[in-house]
Amino acid sequence: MPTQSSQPATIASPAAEDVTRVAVSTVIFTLRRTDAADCPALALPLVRRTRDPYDDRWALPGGWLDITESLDAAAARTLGETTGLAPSYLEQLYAFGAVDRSPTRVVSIVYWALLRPDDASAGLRDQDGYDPENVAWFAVDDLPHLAFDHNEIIDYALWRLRNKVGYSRIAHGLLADEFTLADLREVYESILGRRLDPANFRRQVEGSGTLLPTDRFRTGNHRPARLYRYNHEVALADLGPLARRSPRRSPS
Amino acid sequence: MPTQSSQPATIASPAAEDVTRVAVSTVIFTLRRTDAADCPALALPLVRRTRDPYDDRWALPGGWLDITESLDAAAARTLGETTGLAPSYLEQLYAFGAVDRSPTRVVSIVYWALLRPDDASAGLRDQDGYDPENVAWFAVDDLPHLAFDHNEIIDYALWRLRNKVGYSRIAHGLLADEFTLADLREVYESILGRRLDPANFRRQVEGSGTLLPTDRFRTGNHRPARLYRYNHEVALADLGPLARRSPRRSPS
DNA sequence: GCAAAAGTGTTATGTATACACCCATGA
DNA sequence: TCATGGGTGTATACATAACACTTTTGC
Repeated sequence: MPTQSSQPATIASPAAEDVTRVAVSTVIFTLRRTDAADCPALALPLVRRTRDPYDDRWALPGGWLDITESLDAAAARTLGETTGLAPSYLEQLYAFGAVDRSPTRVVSIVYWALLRPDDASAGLRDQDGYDPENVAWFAVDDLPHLAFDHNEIIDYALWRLRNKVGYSRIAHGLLADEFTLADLREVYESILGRRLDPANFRRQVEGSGTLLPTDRFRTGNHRPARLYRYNHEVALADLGPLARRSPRRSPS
Repeated sequence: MPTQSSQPATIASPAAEDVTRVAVSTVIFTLRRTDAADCPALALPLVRRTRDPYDDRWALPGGWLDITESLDAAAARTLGETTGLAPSYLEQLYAFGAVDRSPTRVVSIVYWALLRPDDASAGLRDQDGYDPENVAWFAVDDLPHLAFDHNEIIDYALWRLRNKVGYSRIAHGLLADEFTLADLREVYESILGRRLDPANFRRQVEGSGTLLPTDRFRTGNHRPARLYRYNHEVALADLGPLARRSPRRSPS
């Protein structure tokens, strides 16, 4: 299920019709402020297809698995090639392999990723080698009808994100290096879709030991708020025994 | 990473060396009573390989993905062909795709499964089409050095099982149709590796609404214990949006 | 001063845990 | 009758939630 918009067919992709090919796609979440809205909303980048099947339809960024690269590497590479983005968090989501999900037989290893807001704009501007015309951001609650089974894949990724934010610390993957507790709370509120008590939220997150207070404050309209950074001593998310094999670090 | 012990090469498996092939394997857990041990222990069936690579080494049951079947179907099929077993619970675990995990490039979609004790013995006896000589059960804490990266895969499956038993009701997948609360508690104790308070366990599980009391009792050495059955109205595990597409039922 | 967000304190409620205790059966 | 596991009751600790309250800034 390749979605390399307009770039030439670089990677060796067996064209045979009687073989199962392996593709890698990624659902990339970030938070975007919509104008005149109180709360930022989850958004993701999609790539417009420029060939059949599903020509001209929006799809998840992705591409074929190269025979010389691991699945993780393929996810990061295809993501960069199609959108120019480098996520702060990347984790395998699920392998989709229904027979009829594509005209030819394709098994897609799908990843899901988190992006810091500053990385989101940077990626789409600075990089080259991809086609910015055919990359666009969509709010997750206002998606078009996508190619393949990508709508269902995004539904599943959203479910995983909302689940994981409850027992893990991945919300930091959506924030810049320094942030206030209100910033962090806003991330949780956007993902979970409900308001959280500022007082209780503070105690919970302070007691977890995942935050390091700085000496800096963000000044604004009201009382200055202390800036925190993430404590990298504690893992962003417990991936189990897999994490020990390929430790993943945020690029900062 | 096929492990079809001695059966002929039935499935079309592209022999080309410059192509990525897709295999499906399954980690099947069940509980087995070891003699003179107070608590049953987790065990899983392995298949002895009868060809290179890793000839004569034990490996997870599995086989090549057929081009006409879904991943789920391939997991169930290869499982039956190699071991004659039909699990009560089957869920995708992870896709393993390191470049060097096999001499040729193989991406393995790994499933994990639970088996009722009565199914465990039945499977290995009654079915045919597989080679019982090359299938054996091993305790999870006493595994040999396996083929490929299968030791790491089992570690990860164990981690997932122990995690999931905490927030899901999958323990029923390891029990017969009717069971006492002590049976169920024993399952939890075996998986988690620690004793649980019988009184608190009873209240917790009774309050969850997942059990239906029957009129029958198991009589034994002491006071008879009420038999329960699982309430199929509530899902065995919340698989998210994926469950709605392919509902999985226990064979009973 | 006033509004609004930062930050602290207090209390109610629910859940997990520990453990005392009674019940019912086989031997 | 006694040992043992089945089953009930209850006190304690801990996490969560609700909310009153003080602090600090911009306007």
